[in-house]
Amino acid sequence: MLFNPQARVCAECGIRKHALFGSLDLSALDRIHVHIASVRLEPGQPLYAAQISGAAAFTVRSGVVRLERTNERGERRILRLAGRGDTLGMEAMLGQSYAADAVACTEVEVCRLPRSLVEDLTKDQIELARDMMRRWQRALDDADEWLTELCAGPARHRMLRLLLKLSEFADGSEVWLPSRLEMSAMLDMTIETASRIVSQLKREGILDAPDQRHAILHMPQLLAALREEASD
Amino acid sequence: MLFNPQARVCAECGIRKHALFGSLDLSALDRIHVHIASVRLEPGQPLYAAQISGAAAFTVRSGVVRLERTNERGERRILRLAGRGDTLGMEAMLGQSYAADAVACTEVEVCRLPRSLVEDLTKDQIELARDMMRRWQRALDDADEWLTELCAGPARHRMLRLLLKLSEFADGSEVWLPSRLEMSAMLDMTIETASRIVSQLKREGILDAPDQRHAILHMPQLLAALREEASD
DNA sequence: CGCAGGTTTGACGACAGTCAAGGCGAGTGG
DNA sequence: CCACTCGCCTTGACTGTCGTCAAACCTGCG
Repeated sequence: MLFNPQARVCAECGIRKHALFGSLDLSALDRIHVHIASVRLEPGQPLYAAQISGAAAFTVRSGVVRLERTNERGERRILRLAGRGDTLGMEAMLGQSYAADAVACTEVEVCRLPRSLVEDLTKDQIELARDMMRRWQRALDDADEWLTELCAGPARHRMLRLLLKLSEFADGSEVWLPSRLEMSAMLDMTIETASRIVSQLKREGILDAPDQRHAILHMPQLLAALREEASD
Repeated sequence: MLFNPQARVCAECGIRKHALFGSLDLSALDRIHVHIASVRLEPGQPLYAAQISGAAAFTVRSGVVRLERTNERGERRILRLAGRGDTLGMEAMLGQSYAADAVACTEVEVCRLPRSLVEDLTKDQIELARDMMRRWQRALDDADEWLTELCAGPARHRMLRLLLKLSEFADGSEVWLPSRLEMSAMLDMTIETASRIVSQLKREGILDAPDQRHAILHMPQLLAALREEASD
């Protein structure tokens, strides 16, 4: 049935139901996936850069990608994180340049979705347009949530919310733990404050760090700590 | 040519080029606008509420609308502002409930775009789908900008950025000045801090307030103040 | 071994939150 | 007309959180 090798890979992809072309049938998939490429990134590698006029969007198959911007004062600010099933750089589909830098936080696998593909498809495949709209709305929801949860309140509270969010991206029992520098950019605090809070949370038994880049979250304690704050 | 009275109003609308159906020709407009209603709101009136399963999106024709959320601790946080030409509540087009509260800040005129309309249209009007995608991307860009500009750095800096943003929404020389409570929700600070900073900026001649709800911004001084901070 | 990069910890100070009092304007009722 | 209240804004004094500066530490690596 499926002649294109990449189409076969995609058909077996664990996240296809959640990915951009999840609404298409297999034969359509076969035609489409001629153009789709799988990309692999090491931690720290850029996926794309702000201002660049890109020709593709990307769907994350595994790992965590951060979206970040540099403001006029040269300070980097992490806007949000994207994980499995999230789509990045959709502005490219509109012929716009990327609005932010996208950088791999962990080992990352993404599917590259060239702009031309969508341009051709939208002519007859209306379901795809709908799918893309759902993705846009999702990204916007994420942005709103990030703003309310990770930008407001005292430093400790923002850190607890971040840990909660990181647990959403976890494969197994260990979550990816950002560097203190990355945390500080996500939560608008200094690396010293981030370090102090993480140390404190370790002492409180909310979190263990087997190594520098991973953590084991003790969810009951974490949730209890968040509830405790809310009651104050 | 145009039989529908609302279509005539729309054809003459100053922002039609920038509005959702700007890409359609006049005869298409005539068919469409049977369903479109103009809505007028007073300051403080809600346009829609979070969690409600809405049946329409809205395009702002005049005035300023704020999007806000209440977190689990009962604190309201303003996510962003929308002005002329911006579109709100597009999640309704996907059959989702509204993700935030939308409340009029000033006198507001919006066009109501029922979900059914878009559902019918997307079948043959591919340009509309494209238009909607552009809008989604724009909303996402706004969210990113809000995050980088209004959530980071010292309180004074955030206030200056807010004033700059408010100037984008101005009709004439006067800008709408939010209440201190609203400012505090936008910038994640207390109303006391907001009040102190605004008073200070008045003393510095960056801003004059003829009345409580309006301000005259002295842009050269404002921009100078922002540059001054960047150099530190 | 020494170096570099990231992390942790401490001391100190400043910015912003908290608590409290007072002012101003609009609307209400005597 | 004045007294009164109410909501919102302003200002002050004090406190605490968090940023700044600095030193020490750990780990991997040449």
